[in-house]
Amino acid sequence: MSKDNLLDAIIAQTKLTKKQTDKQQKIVETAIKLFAEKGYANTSTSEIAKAAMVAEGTIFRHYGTKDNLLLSVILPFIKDSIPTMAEEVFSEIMSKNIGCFEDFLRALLKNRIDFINENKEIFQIVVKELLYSDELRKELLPFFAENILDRIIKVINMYKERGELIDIPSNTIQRMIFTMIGGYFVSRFVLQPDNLDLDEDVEIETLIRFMMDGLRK
Amino acid sequence: MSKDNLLDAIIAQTKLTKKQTDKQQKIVETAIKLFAEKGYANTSTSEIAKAAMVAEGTIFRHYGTKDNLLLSVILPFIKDSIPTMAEEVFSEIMSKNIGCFEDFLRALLKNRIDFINENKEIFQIVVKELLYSDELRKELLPFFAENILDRIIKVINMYKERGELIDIPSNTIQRMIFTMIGGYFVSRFVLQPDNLDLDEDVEIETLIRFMMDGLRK
DNA sequence: ATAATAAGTGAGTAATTACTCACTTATTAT
DNA sequence: ATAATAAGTGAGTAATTACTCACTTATTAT
Repeated sequence: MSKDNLLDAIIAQTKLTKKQTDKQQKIVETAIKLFAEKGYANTSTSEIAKAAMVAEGTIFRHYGTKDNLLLSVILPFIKDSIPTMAEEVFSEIMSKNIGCFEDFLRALLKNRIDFINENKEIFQIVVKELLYSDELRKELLPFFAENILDRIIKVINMYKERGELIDIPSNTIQRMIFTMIGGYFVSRFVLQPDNLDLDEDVEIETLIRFMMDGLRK
Repeated sequence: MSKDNLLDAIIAQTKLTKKQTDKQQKIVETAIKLFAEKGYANTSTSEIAKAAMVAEGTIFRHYGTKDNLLLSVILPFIKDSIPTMAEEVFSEIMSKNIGCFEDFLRALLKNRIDFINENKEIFQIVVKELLYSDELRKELLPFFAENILDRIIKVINMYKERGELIDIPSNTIQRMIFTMIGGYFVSRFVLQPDNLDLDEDVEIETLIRFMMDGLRK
């Protein structure tokens, strides 16, 4: 698709050559804020322009279409951060101190929570639009799968060989973990983003305990 | 709020006195279909009117506003089905054959899957709009909590007394279960609704196994 | 210093939006 | 059968939408 090329171009321009104008930066910042708050479909370009203190034309000069602005917000986040984090998490966690599976889960969870905390709004946008637009779903889910799933499966296999994990298909284990962690993230960061009274460490330990040993006494 | 009264009125009119016109029925059917497919914000009233083969004015005659049409679709589903199902599930499952906690989970899951299968599109609408509109969130989540959570907690307490469940706070157990089941439902019915190759019974048993005993060997 | 290019502007545009209203047609109560 | 009420219509409306374009201002290369 030429779409992808365009987007890769955008990413290249946006991230690598960081020749972002002040106004461009302001536009993206504002778009992120408003998209996260009210959703893409409910945010007009004139609104963004006003809030970013920029002429509406400027938005279109740089991003061409509103769709493109959304993608310029989402894709650098995804295509940059996911492979990077994959590298980071797995090399750091796996090579240095190879603890038990619990430790792996703990490190993974902490790492991802920190990451989302730093990118809360974009995470909210991605989750919302992932449900809304199946185009986005069709582009992101496979990308996600390619970059992450294989690695997770390998880790799971390793721990299985060590005899730490239950003997069911690895991709089943991986699905359970994703459903649980994904559900937790959506609930925490999207459904109730202003819930202050939670002890993060306790939450993490509870999740890990549940994933490792379940509810049976 | 007067809003609530209006809505209760709508529900009363829509469900109890089922004096729904053919055209009204067609409007609601079409709205459900389109909202589920493209989301509320991306579906125009003129589109609905055209697809339902009805004058646009007819929609507004009956529902007043587009917002109201959405609520007329969602709320009867929620406010009717949730208390009903609560009754149904708990009385049926709990009184008749009081099996182990696994059996309870199994019955609950099966019951809810059947229910969502019968109301797939509305479920999709609710999930999407729950993320998009925090008004809806603020109205539905508490309602949900009131009707369901207490009951679940009671059941959990019962099984705890029987010594079947781990000794952590009941609402923690309940949150884990909800996150897992919710995550599963969203993944299955919203993210990949056309995934055909899945053996439902296997899936259910895997979920239960995971929730009961976790991943540890 | 000058020319070339890129960034920025804002009035303008066609299309679409949710919603109204005067009117017609169907249904119900008498 | 008739009057009263409800259902249905569709042209019309003000507001908003994403986007354009001729033009001005700033930045970069020479």
